[in-house]
This record gives sequence, structure tokens and C-alpha cells, in this order.
Amino acid sequence: MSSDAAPSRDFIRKIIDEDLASGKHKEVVTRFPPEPNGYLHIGHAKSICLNFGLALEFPNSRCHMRFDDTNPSKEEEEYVQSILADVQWLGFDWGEHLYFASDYFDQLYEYAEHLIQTGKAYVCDLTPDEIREYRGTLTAPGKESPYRDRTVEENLDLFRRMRAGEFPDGSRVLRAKIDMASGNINLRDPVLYRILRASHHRTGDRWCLYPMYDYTHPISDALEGITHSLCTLEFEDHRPLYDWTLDHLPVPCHPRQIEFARLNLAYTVVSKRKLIKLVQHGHVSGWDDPRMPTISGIRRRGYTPEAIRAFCERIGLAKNDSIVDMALLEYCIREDLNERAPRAMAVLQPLKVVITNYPAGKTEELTAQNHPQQPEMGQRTVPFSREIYIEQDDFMEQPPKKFFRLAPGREVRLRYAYFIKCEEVVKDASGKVVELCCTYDPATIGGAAPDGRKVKGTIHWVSAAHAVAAEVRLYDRLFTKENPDDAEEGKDFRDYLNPESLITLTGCMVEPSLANSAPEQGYQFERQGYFCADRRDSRPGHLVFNRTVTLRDSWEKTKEK
RNA sequence: UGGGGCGUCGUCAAGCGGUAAGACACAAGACUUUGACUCUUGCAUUCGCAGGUUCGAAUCCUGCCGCCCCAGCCA
Repeated sequence: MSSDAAPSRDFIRKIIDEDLASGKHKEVVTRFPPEPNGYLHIGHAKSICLNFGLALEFPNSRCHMRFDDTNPSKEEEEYVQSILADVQWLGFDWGEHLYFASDYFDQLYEYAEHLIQTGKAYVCDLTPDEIREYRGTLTAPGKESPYRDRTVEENLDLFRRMRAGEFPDGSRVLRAKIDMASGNINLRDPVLYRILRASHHRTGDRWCLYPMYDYTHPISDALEGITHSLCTLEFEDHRPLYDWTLDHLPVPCHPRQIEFARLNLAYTVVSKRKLIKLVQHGHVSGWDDPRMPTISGIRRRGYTPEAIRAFCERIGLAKNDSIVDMALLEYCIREDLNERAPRAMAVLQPLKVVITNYPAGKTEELTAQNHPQQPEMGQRTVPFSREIYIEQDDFMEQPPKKFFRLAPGREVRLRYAYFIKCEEVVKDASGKVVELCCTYDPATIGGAAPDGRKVKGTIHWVSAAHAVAAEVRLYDRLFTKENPDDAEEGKDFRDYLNPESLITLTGCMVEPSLANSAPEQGYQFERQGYFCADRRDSRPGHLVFNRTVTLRDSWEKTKEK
């Protein structure tokens, strides 16, 4: 392999390398700054892995966990808890560095007065509609507010009275005095503070005016000594305002904002606004529905932190708008689970098989490997008896070419058990196959034929008398369209929901060792895929397994030919 | 008709003037008590297009074309 080839470094790491080499910085300090207004999703995972990953890569570095909680009308404590839990679950640690933008409200306020005092900010009485009108359009410059030239004294007085609660919500704002004719709309005297009587999850009713993101973010970064402030592309236009803010305030340092492309995943949506809509309209069971691209959903589905981190490394980092193929995510979880998941046998759609020459009432405990490549994972015992279940798909009355499984007169191997041969097919009145009568070869115990006889197929099975019933949930992509955001006229992303994204199978039969499987423990159900017991709904006596991902299936492909 | 970005294989993504990395996907084959895993092999004469500079260009210049973001008192 290319073990000698240095892995290519992304543009952000190159910038950091230079800053370290030039002595601009001695360590790197990043931050992950979510707004607590929803659950984290796979797109956030990219940012988390980047920011916390950087802190781990560079000496003496750290990553701050910071909530951007400047809009109490949308934010909730439930979200901060879920976000913290998700970041931790992903495997990252902010140590002592947990912050809230709301911790800086006092400092932010003082800085605002400083801006007023230096003539860089003013109180504006225009209504929201008027502000929009005065802002101009993308192609036409805006015009200056009639309140733009108030005296420092008047501005200070008004701003203090805004804080004191003398004016109703929305009646006045504090604006930066920059340039109403700028081609960059963010620079057309952006609003810095608005009056908003909403109870804040941390500061309660202490404030009735709240700072805006564009004002809060650069200052929070500077106060924390952030060196590199990484955000997504849509904030590129905001960078001049980020810099303006820090240039006009006596802040301790001036972090560099760098933007990268957000992650988009095919056949799903990655936007809190849309995800919350799916939850609120009942299209999914909740934020942690296993079909959701949320961290908690993916987790419940059976993905591991290791797989998600590997995925985030593999997708790369650049400024191209991109839609990553779901196949990469699936590759990452298969790679991880193939290595670590114990194997087990589970029959999802049972077909009864009676082994006519096997003694009734007899039970054998056969030995099975927990992992074919890793003997250290040990062995277990699987009961075998006269009546077993096999997968309906593993039998065909009229098998096509290259079908290696069971068919009339054909012999296959029951994994870890015996060779059996199909002697008779039992059907019901409608002609549906309901049972198979087979014979077994006692000499093939364990699955090896002493006479060297070969069989093409090996199938999984479970002893009917010992099987444990389970419910199994098969998940598929949530949307039928690769980019649901790209909706046709008159439609929205929800018109592309996949009606078969969840198929619930009941009456599945699993081997007895699975009876007490712990939630989130990943298993490979041999020949089928990776599954885990649902952390919400599964319990002993009522097993519920989620299919995390299928195994690669080359038979599916040859079958189609 | 404004401002800011981006265009390299089906999907991500290296490359930054010296003659197209890698990964996923896909295809073919080997192995196999999971049609899994693993292994082997193949997969961009070409870098949005057109000119130009140069011995030499995906890389430099010019002009087009296409896509994304911005007009919240959201972040």
C-alpha cells in the first residue's frame, strides 16, 4: 500500500500548519458551536470530528463545546442535553471547556455600548418592514435609516432604556453603522440587538434584549481565545462582518474564520428545519427514529461512533458542494461491525423443515464460532433438533441457474450442523410451500463431509423447539429521491418519502443465545446483515431488532441477470 | 444588472507549471462451512468550455458557460 505516501492534508489543516510554522499560534483552539434548537445530525458529526479531531491532532490544543443560545424563542434545555450526549457518544471530550454564548451577555452588552460610544452603532426605530425596504435588494443599494445619525448620548440613552424594558418587542434595534450601499448585504447596517421578551433557558427573564449571531459569534470566539473558527460555506458572506466586529472592539484576539462545505447525504435531508418537520408531522417516530440521519437515530439504528468517525475522515474536507453516497456510510459500518460483531443465526421469514430421519425428541448442542476470523471471540452452542426453520428465500421449488440453496432433491449444508437433502415439499390449499421434509446425513455433523462430498450452499437455520420469537425492523432509505431538497414545482421534500423505509417483520425466529441481547450490541445475523436490539422497544420476552445494514449481497446482483 | 463561493472518474477527493493519488461504487476472477470477509485485476490520453502564454498547463492569463449561497429584529 501507500504506507510511505503522506496522506493528503485538507486546506484547513494546511492553514493551521502554516500558522503554527510561522509562529502565529502555538496551539490550536477550535470550537463546536451548535444552537440548541434541535438534535444533532450526521452533518454536525462532520463538524464535530473536524473541530475535536484538530484539537486531538495538534499538541496542547483543545476544542470548546459552546452553545450559541442567543435566540430564546427557539431554544430548549432538552436540546442542550441531547447535544451533549451525542457529542460524548461520538467519543469526544470538551473537558472543562463547556460554554454558552449566554454566559457572555454582560460582556456583549458592554461591547455594544463601546460601539455606540465610538459611533459605530446606533439605535434604529424603523419597523421590521421598513428595515427590509431600506436594506435594498441584491442588485440595488439600500438607503440610510433616518435614525442613523443620532448622537452618541441619545443612542446610549435609548439603548439603556431598551435594556431596561421601556420599549415593546420589535420597536427598536441596535444596528452597526457600516455601509448601506455595500454589495454584501450583511454589511448594510446589520442588526446587533433586538428586543425580545422570551424566557431564556439559562438566563431566565434577566434580559429583554438579545444579541444577534453575527455580533455574538466573533466576540465569543475572541473571548475564548479561539484560533480557528470553522463554519460552513453559507457564512462566507458573513466573514467581513465577523472581522468588522472584532476590528472595532477591544477584544483579546482576532480568530480566523474559515469556511468548508457542509455534508449532504444522498436520499436523506440534513437540515434541522426539515428534520424537525418530519418529527412534528409524525413522518417518523421521533428524533431518534432509526431512519433519521440524526446522531441519535443512527445510533439507535446500530451505527457505532467508530464507524461515524471513519466516515467523517473518508468524506474529506473541501469547499465543493457535494452529496455523499450513502454507500460510503454503509461501507464504514460494515467495516467496523465485520470486525467486532459476534455472529448469530436468525431466521427472518421462517419456513419449517422436518428432518424425517432425525430422532424425535432428540436435541444436540452444536458448536458455532462467534467470529470466523477471530477465534478469540470464542464459541457458543446452538441447539439442533428434528424440526427447524430456514429462510423462505433459501428454498426454491424451481431454482434458476446458479441458485446454490435448497430445492427438491438438492443437498445443502446447515451451518455448523449437517447436510440435509430436500425430499418432499408440502403445500397448502393455495399452493404455497408451507413445509419441507428433508433427510440429514449423520456423518456430516459440524458441516464437514468425511467422504469429501461438496455442497454449493450453506444456509442458516434455527431449531424450532428452541427458537426465540422476535420482531425485526428492516430499514431502507427515508426518501426515494437522491436530493429531496431539489423538489419539483409545487412539491416539497416530504413528497419523496419512501413508503417502504420501514418494514416490520414479526414472527422471526432467532437462536436462543440472542434472548438476552443488550440494546445497541451489534450482531451479524449470518448471511443477512448487522442487527442490534432496539434501545427503546426491545426487552427480554419481546425482542425487537433493528437492521443496521445488510451484508453485501452478490446473489442479489447475479439474480437480476 | 450586486456581492461571495465552486466547477478533476458514477460519488467523494488529491494535485498548485513537468506530463491525472486514494477511497466508495462498479466489473471480472480467486478463496470460502456466511453467495459475508479477504485477495487479485480492471476502471479519467483527461481535468466545465474556448482561446492564449510556455519546450511543457488540471495547474498561469483572457473570455465564456454552469452550479451554490446572501435581501430574518434565525443561526
